[in-house]
Amino acid sequence: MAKKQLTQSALERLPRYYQYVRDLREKSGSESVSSAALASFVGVDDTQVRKDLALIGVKGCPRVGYKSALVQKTICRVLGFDQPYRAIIVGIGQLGGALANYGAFALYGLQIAALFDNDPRQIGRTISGYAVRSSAEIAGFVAKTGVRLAIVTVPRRAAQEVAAMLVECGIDAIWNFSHTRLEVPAHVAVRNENLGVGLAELSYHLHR
Amino acid sequence: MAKKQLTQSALERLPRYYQYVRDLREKSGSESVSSAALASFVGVDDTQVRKDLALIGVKGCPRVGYKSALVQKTICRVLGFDQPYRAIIVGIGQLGGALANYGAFALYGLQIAALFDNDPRQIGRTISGYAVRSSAEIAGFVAKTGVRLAIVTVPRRAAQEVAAMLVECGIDAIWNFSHTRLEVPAHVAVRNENLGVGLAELSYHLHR
DNA sequence: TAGATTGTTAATCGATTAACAATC
DNA sequence: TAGATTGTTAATCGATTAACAATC
Repeated sequence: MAKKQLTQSALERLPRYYQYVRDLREKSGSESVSSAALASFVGVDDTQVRKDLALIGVKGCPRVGYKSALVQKTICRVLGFDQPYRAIIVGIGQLGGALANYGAFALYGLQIAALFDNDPRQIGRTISGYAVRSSAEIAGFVAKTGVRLAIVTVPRRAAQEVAAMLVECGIDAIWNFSHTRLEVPAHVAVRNENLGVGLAELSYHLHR
Repeated sequence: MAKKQLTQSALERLPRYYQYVRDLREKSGSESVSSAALASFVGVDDTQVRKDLALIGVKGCPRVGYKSALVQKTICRVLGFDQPYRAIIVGIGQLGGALANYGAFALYGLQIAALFDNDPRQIGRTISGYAVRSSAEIAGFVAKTGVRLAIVTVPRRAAQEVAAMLVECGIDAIWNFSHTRLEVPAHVAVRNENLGVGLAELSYHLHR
């Protein structure tokens, strides 16, 4: 689909460009954007921006800049934000509940398909319009709907077991918010969202 | 305090080593850990681990490995997790509420000091033992308690204004969960927690 | 001792930045 | 045209990896 494999670092910059261009168009309706403006927002060199945009096939106009609508649309397409995809959330504690309610996911093409928990006190609750279902139903739900992404917000000690079960069910992408690293087969994409990393940076700054 | 300035990438690896060693000691009580074991967990080269540990002054024993208690304690100290620090949370929506309840922060030395919101319907609510206060009280609270870190979970359009006010109050570290980049003076540390970056990676994988 | 692991220097790799020509 | 901005090659920089000696 994409012309070239994007590097990890490019993959981290693109959503930031996307955010900037989206905001820019909403606020000022500006039709073009320069690599220098994008660079200063994201905090990289302007050459970097031009390389990234060239990589995804966006051409600019010397003297003018890049068409902002084209930049937005192309990033959207390359990252797959224009082809809505669904996710289940497994583990409806504080964090899982917050994510179920989180409106901003729509900006990135993500829809929540269902919520699961194995605590009987949670099952049957309704959050943001979704009934919480028993984890025992996950396999059937995934088989029926073809959902491929799971957001894992279970406690640390349950995470590995849950991940193994999800992979068994056919899930091939996991967004992991539990505080542990997951072992999964190579074909499954895992993104670990470790809040400790963010805290390390801030704590180090505060105590220096 | 620290012997050398840590690079950004080292600062991202250290909390992962910390997590592994903490888990290891809890589960197996193992007294030593090899650079190879740490490397395979975090997904880096073992030479990298030895360099990182040398950088923070941890010495190992050839043939044996590193003392796990020492590794844990030293990382803890270098990152400042052993000197508890407090944060206020500004913006008590879904996400702010979830963070207020989030138990895992204690593992990283973080304590929540107070919650603030400017919605009259939120003010006075009690979450996780904390009463939600009016944002108008932030300046006084910061001056009185000396809190330096603020967790910002307000909507995007309010974020820049809130950040400016916090800096004015003396806050010098911001953990930003709003979907926008903040402009702050150079002495203020900002960590942007952009969920879009995580979604970009997963979405790209799913649509490839 | 023998062998496993650390510690450190050198080599490699990739990402970032600089320079400058091409272009509208 | 003149001038601003893109596009691209070359140079630099830093991080990662390889190699191997030191050590208990």
